[in-house]
Amino acid sequence: MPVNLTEVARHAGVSLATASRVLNGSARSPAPDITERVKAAAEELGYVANAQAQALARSTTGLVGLVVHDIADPYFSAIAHGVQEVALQARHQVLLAGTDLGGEDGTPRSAELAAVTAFISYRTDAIILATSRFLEEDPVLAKNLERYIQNGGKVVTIGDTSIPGAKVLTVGNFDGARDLVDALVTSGLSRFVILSGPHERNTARSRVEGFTSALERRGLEPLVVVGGEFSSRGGFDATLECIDTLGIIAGAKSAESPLCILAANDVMALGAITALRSRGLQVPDDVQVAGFDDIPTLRDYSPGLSTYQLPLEEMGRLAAGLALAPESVLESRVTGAVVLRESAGTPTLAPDGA
Amino acid sequence: MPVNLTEVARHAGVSLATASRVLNGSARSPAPDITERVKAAAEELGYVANAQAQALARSTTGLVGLVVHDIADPYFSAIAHGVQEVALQARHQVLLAGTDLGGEDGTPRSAELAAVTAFISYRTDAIILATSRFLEEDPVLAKNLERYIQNGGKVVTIGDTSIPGAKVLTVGNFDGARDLVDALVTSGLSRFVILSGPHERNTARSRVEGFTSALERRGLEPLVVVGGEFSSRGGFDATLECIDTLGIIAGAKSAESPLCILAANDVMALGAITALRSRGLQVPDDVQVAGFDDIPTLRDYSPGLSTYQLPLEEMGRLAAGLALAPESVLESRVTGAVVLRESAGTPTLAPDGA
DNA sequence: TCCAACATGGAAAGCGCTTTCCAAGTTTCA
DNA sequence: TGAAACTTGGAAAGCGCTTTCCATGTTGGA
Repeated sequence: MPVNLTEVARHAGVSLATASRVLNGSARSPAPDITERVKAAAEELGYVANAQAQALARSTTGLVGLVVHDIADPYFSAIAHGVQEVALQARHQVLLAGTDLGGEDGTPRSAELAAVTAFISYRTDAIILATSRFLEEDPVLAKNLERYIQNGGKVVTIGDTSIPGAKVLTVGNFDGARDLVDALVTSGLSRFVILSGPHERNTARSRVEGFTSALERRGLEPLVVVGGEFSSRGGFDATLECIDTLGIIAGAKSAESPLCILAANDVMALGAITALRSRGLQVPDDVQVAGFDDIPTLRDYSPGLSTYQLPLEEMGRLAAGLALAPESVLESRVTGAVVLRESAGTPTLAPDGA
Repeated sequence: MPVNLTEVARHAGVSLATASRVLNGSARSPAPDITERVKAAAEELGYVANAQAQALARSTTGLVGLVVHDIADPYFSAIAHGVQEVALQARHQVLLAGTDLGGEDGTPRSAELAAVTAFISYRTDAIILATSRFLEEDPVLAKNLERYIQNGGKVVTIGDTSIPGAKVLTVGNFDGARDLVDALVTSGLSRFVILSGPHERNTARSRVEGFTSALERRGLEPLVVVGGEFSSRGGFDATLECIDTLGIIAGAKSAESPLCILAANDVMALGAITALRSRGLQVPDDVQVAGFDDIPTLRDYSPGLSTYQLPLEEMGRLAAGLALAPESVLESRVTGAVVLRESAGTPTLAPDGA
C-alpha cells in the first residue's frame, strides 16, 4: 500500500536501479540532475524505503536484539538506555524482549529462548543478553545461539556467562562484592546476613560468592543466607524471614556490632529497608544495609544506600559496542567502586562512631 | 547463510509450497506423513523462518514500535513493560526508541521524527507514542503518521494528543491533578508552588492546568510556577529556585500552613525532596511535596509520596491493546486515584494536626 | 581522426518467503 | 459406472528492494 521504489522511479522517469542508487546509499551516484529528479519524486510521493525488503536484499537488517529480565527494573532500564544510545549512533534499531513475563510455560527460561528465537527469525545483526542466566543449563538456547553465530550473527552476554563464539562484557561482580565487604568490615561491621537473590542468575551467584569469599578471608561467615527474587518484594520477604530467624526486634539494644544485610542488588536492598521500617527498625542505627549496582534511583533515596557502583549505562554502551563492532573485538570489562553512604559502613554514623 | 525453506523442502523431498504450508501456519495443512517429514527436516537443519521475507510476502511484520522519552525513567519503563506483555501475547516483537538521546540536531523532537520514520520504514504494524509532545507543532511528523495510517498502520498516542486517524489512550491528567489539589486543600493546605515540568510536553501541561484550575476554584493561586526537566535533576533545580525565590529557610517556623510543592510528576517530586533535604528542610514538617504517577519506585521510598496514582503498566497494556486491536476500537481511557501519604496532605502528620 | 578507457543508466537476477492457480488423484453419489 | 465435487502437492508469480552485468554514450590521448 505505501509507495514503493518502482513508483518513484516511474514518477521520476528513471529506472528502478537508478532510483535505488539515489535514495538508498550506493557506491555509484547518478548525475546531479537525475539525483534531483528522483529525490523530488520521492519527496512528493512520500516514499519511505521498506526496510524489510532492504534487509532481504542486503542480508543485513540494521536490527539489534536486547533481552533483559524486566525492563521496569532500574538495573535493566539503565542498561537498555546505554544500548539505545550506541544503537542510535550506529543507525540501528533495537528490538526489546523481557523474560519476566514468561514464555510458553510461563518461565523466564522459556521466555528467553522464545526471545532469542524471535530475534534470530528477524535476523537481527546482533543479540545482547543482559539476563545473565547460566546458559550451560539450556542446551537448546546454546545450540541456537551457536548456529546464529556461525551464520554471522553476533552475540554479547553481560556478566560472566559464556557461550562458544559469543563476546562477553565481563562485570566485576565477584571482586566488587569482595571489595564491598572488605570496606564494610573495615568500617567495623562483623555480623552479616546475605540476601542472595535467585540462584539461577549468575550475577547473583557471583556476588554472593564474592561476599562469602571476603568474609571467609576474615574468618567470618554469614549468619544467614536467604534467597528470593531479584526484586523489591524479594528483598522485603527475605528480610522479614531473616530478622524473624535471628529474632531481631526493635528497641533491643545489643552490645554487638550492628547487623548488616548484604543484598545481591540494590532493588532487593531497598525492599529490605522497607521491611526493616515495617518492623520499626532504623537504618543504619538498628540494622545496616548494603546493596549492589548503584541504580540511578538511589539519587533521591534516603538514607543513602551503601553499594557497589556499577556504570550501568556504560555497560549498555559497551555491550552494544561489542555487538556492533567487527568480529575481532571479543571482550570488554567493567569494574565499579565501593560507595559507602549512610545505610552501612560509614563510621560517622555507626552507633559506636564519633 | 542460514538454512532456508528451499533447502528444507529439498531435504524433505517436497515442494517449497508444501514446506511453507507445514512450517508457517497456512490454511491448508498437508498430509500427516508429509507434515512429519518436513518438520523432521526443518528440525535437523535447524531452520528458522526469515521473518523479513515473511513480512515482505505477507505484508505484515509482527512488529510494534514504541517510542518513549527515556526508557530509564520509571514512568516510561513501567509503560513499556505493559506494552511488552500484550505484544508478547499477540506474538509481536517490540521495537523500542527513546527520544531523550536526541536525533540529528540533538533535540528530542528530531529524535521522535527519526524514530517514527524508522518504524515506518520497518513497516511496524503499529506505533505507540508515549512521548506526549504536541504533535500539532510538528507538521512533518503529523504528515508522516497520517500517511502511515492511510497505508494501514495503526497509531496510538498516550495522553491527550491527537492526530487524525490515530487512536488515543486518554489519561485523566487534568482531572487527576484537580482531584489531587482538592484533596490537599481539603487536608488544610493553602500555599502551593508548582514545578511545571517541560512546557512542550502536554502531559505536563494538562497536569499543571489541572493544578491551577483546582486552585482557582478555591480562590487560590500558586505562589510560584517554575519549569524544568521531567527528571530528578529538573525537580531538584526547580525546587532550589523556588525556595530561594520564596526565601524559605530551615528552622523558620511560620504561623501559616506549610508550603506544598506540586510537582508535575513523581520523578520531579523526588528530586524536590532531595533538594529540600539538602537545605535542611524536613518533609512534611517544613515543606510538603506531592507528585503525580505513583511510579513503582515509590514502594520503597520514605516518606511516602502523596501523588495521583496512574495504572502505568495497565496503560501500556491498553495502549498495546489499541495498537493491535481491529480498526474499530478507537479509544481507551484510564483514570487513577489520589493517594495521600506522609509527604503531603495527611492530616495526622500536618503540623497543626492531631 | 580513431580507438581505448571510462562513466552512466537500465535490464534482470536474485533475497526467502506466501499464495494463487493448476493438474492430478480420490471420493461420493446417483 | 461415470461425472461432479473435493483433496492435495507443485509451479510460478509476486512482495520491494539491491546489485551485477550490459549496452550505450563520452572523453582523452596519440
